[in-house]
Amino acid sequence: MNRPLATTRIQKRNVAAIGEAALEVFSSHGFRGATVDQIAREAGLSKPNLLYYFPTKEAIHSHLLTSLMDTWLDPLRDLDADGEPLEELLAYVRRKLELSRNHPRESRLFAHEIVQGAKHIGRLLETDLRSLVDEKAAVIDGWMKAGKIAPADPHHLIFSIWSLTQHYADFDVQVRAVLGPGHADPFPEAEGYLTTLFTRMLRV
Amino acid sequence: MNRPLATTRIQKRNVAAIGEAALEVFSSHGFRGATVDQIAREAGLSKPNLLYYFPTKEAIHSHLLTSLMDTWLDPLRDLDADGEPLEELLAYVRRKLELSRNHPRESRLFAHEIVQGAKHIGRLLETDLRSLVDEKAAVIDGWMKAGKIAPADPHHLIFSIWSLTQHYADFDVQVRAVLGPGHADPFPEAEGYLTTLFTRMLRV
DNA sequence: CTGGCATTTGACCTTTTGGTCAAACCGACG
DNA sequence: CGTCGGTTTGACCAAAAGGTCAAATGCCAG
Repeated sequence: MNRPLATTRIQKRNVAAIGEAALEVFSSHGFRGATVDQIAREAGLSKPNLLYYFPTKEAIHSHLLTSLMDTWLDPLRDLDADGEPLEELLAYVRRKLELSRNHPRESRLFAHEIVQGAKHIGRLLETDLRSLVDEKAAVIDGWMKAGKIAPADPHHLIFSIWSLTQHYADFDVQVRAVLGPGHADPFPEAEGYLTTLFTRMLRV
Repeated sequence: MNRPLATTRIQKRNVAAIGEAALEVFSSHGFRGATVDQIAREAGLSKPNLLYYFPTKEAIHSHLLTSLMDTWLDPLRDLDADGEPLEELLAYVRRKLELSRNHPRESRLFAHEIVQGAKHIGRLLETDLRSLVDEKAAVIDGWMKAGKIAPADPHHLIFSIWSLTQHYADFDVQVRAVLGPGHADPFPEAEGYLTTLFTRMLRV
């Protein structure tokens, strides 16, 4: 059932190399814009060799997306209902921003997928993602009703955290173009700014 | 110099149809993912006929991007240094959100372009966009220093407005997937949420 | 050291794609 | 009516793309 059944040492190595290469290529050109040749070259394999591990381009893509989904949702999963509300949310923002900084290609891969209509992971969004978000939104709502943080729509609060943090990965070139070449690394500034923003937004 | 020199009635009609079709196709598949055939079909023209108006696929794309740039920056241009600071900024947020709602394809076209590295409009970002943003950032900074609104990094404030408003266009499918099928139109909610957010962020 | 399975590849096939071109069509104007 | 510029198209081309396949190579266990 598992197409890329990575058991042997060689399989593990090559499947990993393909994943890495595919991430690079898909994230910078999108699904349609990526070519199998390009991925193969990037992975240091011949095209037929690559197709030996993954039957189709689609298969590589969905392998990437699904294996990434977890990493992507972990920061939200870690939101602790028993923690200090404001600090929990700020920590979530920081974790998400960290992800943008350290895994911008993953972020762009998702951006491509969503912008193009999420044809490959639409189901996952409506099931796994939605139930996770609903669960955490309920937690946040509880905090608000208890007066621990200022009231607001919890779903849109989560959207705003995604939006603001992913922006620094997905629109990196725009951010850097606007700030100019002499400008320092935007991420530390971003962390400061977002901390201020959400503190003022949520402090009671 | 102007490749699509629209003078005759027929030229105007066809160039407009091509622009409309190209917007549809480019915005949903990106540059590489879009095909000339698809655009031609969408515009109701044969492929050679389309190529009679625009010499290459590239030409269609850059025609679209440049003719859109102005529309896209207008809301920021309208930020009035002499207005009431908080109200000016909230109005800017509303205009930008309105654009996301009424012109989601344009938003996605830009998103694609930026995510893929802004290879076609990189220059514009570093010149026109940057100088406009610098100018308005200075205005906002003036407001902050005068104590009219709470202090924050003005560049990142602008980034956050872009990010939050465009999110509702670019990630529309994700927003709707998470909110669920029975949910109401997200835009009115978004407007309320963003108004709250920026009011709390900026109120002195 | 050899048999058998995993791995790799060169050659090839088909479809799609961006683009060309000569010929045909059309419609307004003299 | 005729013709002349603007417009449209069918046929075509070369390159690129996804994918196949039989044959070759590599690797490890017995």
